[in-house]
This record gives sequence, C-alpha cells and structure tokens, in this order.
Amino acid sequence: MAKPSIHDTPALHRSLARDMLRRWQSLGAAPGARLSRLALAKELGVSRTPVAGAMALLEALGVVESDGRHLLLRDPGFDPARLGGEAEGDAIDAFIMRLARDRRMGELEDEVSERQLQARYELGRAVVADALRRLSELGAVTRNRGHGWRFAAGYSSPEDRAASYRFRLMLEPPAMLEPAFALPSGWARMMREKHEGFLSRRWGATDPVAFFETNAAFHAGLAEASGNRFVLQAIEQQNQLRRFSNYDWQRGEERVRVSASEHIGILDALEAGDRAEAAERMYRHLAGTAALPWNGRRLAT
Amino acid sequence: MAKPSIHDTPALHRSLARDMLRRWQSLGAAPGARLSRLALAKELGVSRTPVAGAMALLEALGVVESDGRHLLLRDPGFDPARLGGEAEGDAIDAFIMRLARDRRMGELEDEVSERQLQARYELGRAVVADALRRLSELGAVTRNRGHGWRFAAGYSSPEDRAASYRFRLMLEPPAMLEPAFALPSGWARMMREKHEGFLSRRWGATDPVAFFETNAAFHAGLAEASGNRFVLQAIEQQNQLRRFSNYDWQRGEERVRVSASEHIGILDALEAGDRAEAAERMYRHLAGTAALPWNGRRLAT
DNA sequence: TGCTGCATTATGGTGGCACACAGAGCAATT
DNA sequence: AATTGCTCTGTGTGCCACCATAATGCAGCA
Repeated sequence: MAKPSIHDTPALHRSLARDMLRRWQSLGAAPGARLSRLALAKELGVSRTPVAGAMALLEALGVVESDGRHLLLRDPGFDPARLGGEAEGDAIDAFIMRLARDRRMGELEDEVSERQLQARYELGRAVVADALRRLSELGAVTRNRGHGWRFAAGYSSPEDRAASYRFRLMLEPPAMLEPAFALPSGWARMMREKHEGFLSRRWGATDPVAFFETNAAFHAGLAEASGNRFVLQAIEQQNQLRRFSNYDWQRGEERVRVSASEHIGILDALEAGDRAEAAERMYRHLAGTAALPWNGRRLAT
Repeated sequence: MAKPSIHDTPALHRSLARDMLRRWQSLGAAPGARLSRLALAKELGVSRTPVAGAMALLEALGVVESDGRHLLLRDPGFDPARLGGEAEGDAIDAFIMRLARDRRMGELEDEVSERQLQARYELGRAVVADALRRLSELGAVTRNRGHGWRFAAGYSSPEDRAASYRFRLMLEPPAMLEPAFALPSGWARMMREKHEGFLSRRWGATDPVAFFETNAAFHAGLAEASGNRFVLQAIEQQNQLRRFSNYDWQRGEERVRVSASEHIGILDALEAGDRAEAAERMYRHLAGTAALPWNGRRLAT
C-alpha cells in the first residue's frame, strides 16, 4: 500500500492534478508532450512540491510517464472526474448540513455547547467553531451571553421568511437588468432540462431535496450572471440560509410544478433576449412564492 | 489591589452591570430598591455567577449596597458609560483596522503568511487566523492554494467599486419604501446635527475618518430602520468593506460637503414623511457618488 | 541556462493541557 | 418558599508542541 493512490493523497495534489488534466484537455495537448514541473508550478501559482505530488499521482494512474528524469504526457483523455472529490464540500459545509438535518428531525436541542457537538459528531474543535460562527453570521444560531449556543427560535418565523423574500425582491429582478448581465453559454439549456425533468417525472420521495438544489442553483446562476459579486454573495447566503432552515422543503408537488414552470418562463424570456420581461417574471415569481401560506409550525418565543 | 476594579474584571460582568444600570434608569428605579440576584440572572438569561460578579463590581463603585445578605440599589443615576469598554471593539476588529491602515500606507506586502502577521503585530495565532477568515469573507483577501494569503489585488479596483455601488443602489432606495420602515425617535435629529457639524466647522485633519464613520452610520441606520435584517446585514458588510479598503476616505472637503447636504436632504424628506422623495434622493446620492472619478492608484495585477 | 532530485526550512492545521469563568446543585438562612 | 453562599462540574479559549506538507535552497545534470 505504499503506492500513491487516489485516496489518502493530499487534497491539494488531487486538486492540482485535476486542474492540469482539464487544462491539457481544453488545450488539446497531444500524448508525448514534454512537461516541466517548474513551469506547471508557476502556472498554478504553487511551489514545486505539490506539483510533484500531483504528477506522482497522475503517473500512478498512467496519465503521465516519467522516463527517469523528464515527464511525458501519455493519456490526456483520462476522465478528471475519476480523480474524485470534485465538489469536496468543505468539512464545514458538510457538518452544517448534518446539523440542519438533525435539527429538522428534532434530534437536536435548542441549546447546545460546542463540546456536545464535538462529541456527538466526532469532530475537531476548529470545525465546530467555524460552523457555528458561520451559522451565526447567517443568523441561524446565536451565542448565549455566557456559555453555549442557541438555535435562533424565531429563525423560520413568518417575519424572517417575509424579510428574506423582500430582500430577494429588491435584488434579484434588478440584477437581471444589470448592464453586464450575461448568461454563460449552455447554462440556460442545462437549467431548462433539469426543470423539465421535474415536470415530466413522477414526483418521488427524494425529489424535494433535489428540487431545492435545482432551485438554489437557478437563482445563484442568475445572480452570478449579473456580474456583480456582491449580488452573488447575497443570494448564495440566502440559499444557504434556506437550505439550513428548511424553508420550502415541504412545498409539495403542486407548488413545485408551479415554481418549475415559472423558472422556465424566466428562461424563455432570457433566451428571447427580453430581460425586462424576465425581471418582471422573476418579481412575480418571488412575490407569489412569498405570499404562500407557510405550513411550518410556529415556534415558541 | 484585591478589590474588584472596573478594569481587569471579566468583560461579561461589566457588560451585565451596564445593562442592569441602563434598565434601572429607563424603569426609573428608586434608591433603596431591593434586588434579587436570582431574578436578575433570569432576566438577563445568564446564570447567577456572572450576575454576582456584576453586582460586586457595582458595589465597589457604590452603585449598590449589600447589607450582608440583601442587595440595595443606592445610586441609580450612575453613568453607565463610566463602566467603560462600551464599544469594546473586538481584538479582531482592531487588528483588521491596523491591517487596513498599514496596507494603505504601503507598509504591507501583497502576500503574507499568518506567521509573519503574528510576529509583526505580536498577536496570538487565533486572532490572526480569525481576522484573515473574516477578511476573506469580505473578499478583501484570498488564501493561496498552498500557503499564505494574498490581499485581493483588484480589491479596490474600479470594477469592484462600481459593483459595490450598484449593489447598494439596488438595496438602499427600496429599503426606505419597505412597509415596516420606521426611524427610531430622535435618530433623524441626531444625524442631522452630526452632519451639520461637518458643514459648519472648518475641515480638519482628522475629519475624513470621522466623516466616514458618520456616513457609515447614516446608511446603516436607514438600513436598520427598514426593519429587514438582511438589508441591514448587507449594508453593514458594505460599510466594513469600505472601511477596510479605504474607498472614499480621501474624498476631500468639497465632496464631503456635497455628501453631507445630500444626506440632510434625505433626512428632510423623511421627516416630512415623504419616503418616496427620500428614496429618490438616496438613489441620486448613491449614483452621483458612484460616478465620481476615483483617485486611488490602481494596483498591479 | 534551465530543470531536477534531494534536503532544509517554514507554514498552518490539530490535539493536549491549563486556566478563567459560567452553570448548577445543595445546604443554610430568612 | 425564596434566595444566598459555597462548591463542583462543564465550557471555551489561549498557549504550546507536533506533524503533514508546502516553499525554497542547492548541487548536479542535460
């Protein structure tokens, strides 16, 4: 087991290997090309050490060959996805999601201490502390004045929910009218297909989560297309908040169909080049969703 | 020196003491009133231990008197500000400000390691790491893939500056039209006085910083009045970003006068109850400021 | 000269430990 | 019965050392 394997290899090495592979493919590099570790290091903005590690990994996979001293590219067609860990969601993100799930299930008290969480989830101090800090920035959790943390009670309250929608109403429609607004090529088609999937398939048990993520990606994608990083940041934050707090997850099939077709309508307008119409539809979409009665139970203050 | 003094007393104790003092004053508590530590603890959402500490502090200051067993209120008029540490700016905040200043002075490289910063500023690792993480959330600094951090080069770039203003243009005017919008009583008058100070006084050397903070407080105050916590959060983030990156700090007297009078104009409209007019003026104010040529030097990419 | 392997140094994440302090139970006091 | 002092346990933070790994210097080589 001394050979470098895909697993148990430093994350940075894998990540660099993936990046290089992608770059070779997009540049159409031919097998047999000579590679310089030093040049690669400069290109990637990193020192030679991790580059050497990445190349060792690629050599073990037969993508690259070392004739003692020099590196030769052998199989540039290797699928980068096989290097795994693509969306190596932060350990912190993963933990936040577990917290969200357990909270939803009612398996987690309102008031917790960092130690409890450390023990319960078998995590290091750093991860727990970071996650709590991030959640507190979202407003999902607050520090007690003394010890411990408290999951914000009013967190999924109707007031917060309304504030969230009003906030998005201020941002999302105008974002589509930004002068720099431009969708990445292929994005609209990809999104459309995902949404149509929800309309044509029968509604399954795992679909609520899948639809939530599609929905989040839709809104984040449009925010990104606005070209304004602050808008993107704000929308991603809203997504994370909703992901954590379970807004809307239980919306039910009927409402999902409505949402999906509204999204598709927005895509229609965008592809027709009518951004004003798209913004208008976005406004109605958000306002309509906001006005829905919400079936969450009201927590005690 | 064994007596509890204002200093070297746990921050929580001081903070609780301040809170209680404020509450007594706003409730108009009379001297001689009996106090129960247990009741106070419940009120403050904290255990009896820190409450006891806070009361010991107040006793040392003569605000409260202990007849062996019971607590009596003696001097409810004591000025809470004398307890000091009011805006006990996080060590982290203070450090961030030092970084900002040194960066502005060009005394800090583009690329730094945590150790360097630790050594240079004689701080613990935790403070440095936290500060960098917070700055990275603002986008002011980014992690290198390997080791080290890099101050975002394009950070005060014209593009980012424009994005920031466009973001605020989307939020701030509509925020003033929110149905729940309501200014705290006295806020408008207080703000007006501050601004008029800048118009009437001669322009001094320390005024740029003071005006920046007044300006930030003005915008944050309006955001808060909107009643939407997401709006407030976004605006505060923008303030912190601008504070760090030194947008506008060197605007010069003439421009400050214009800004101050535009702010006063907005206050006029609000006090007249004409929020539509106020929002319109806010829009013009932001758009006008955004269009200013910016005299910052452009950093190399 | 430009690159490599090897060796050295520096970095940042992690875990253990200690300390100051918050929380909570209990007997005593009124 | 309510509240307090006392005490003990639990909590979070700072400090330190360790370790995997990234950066870098250097001699050798094409």
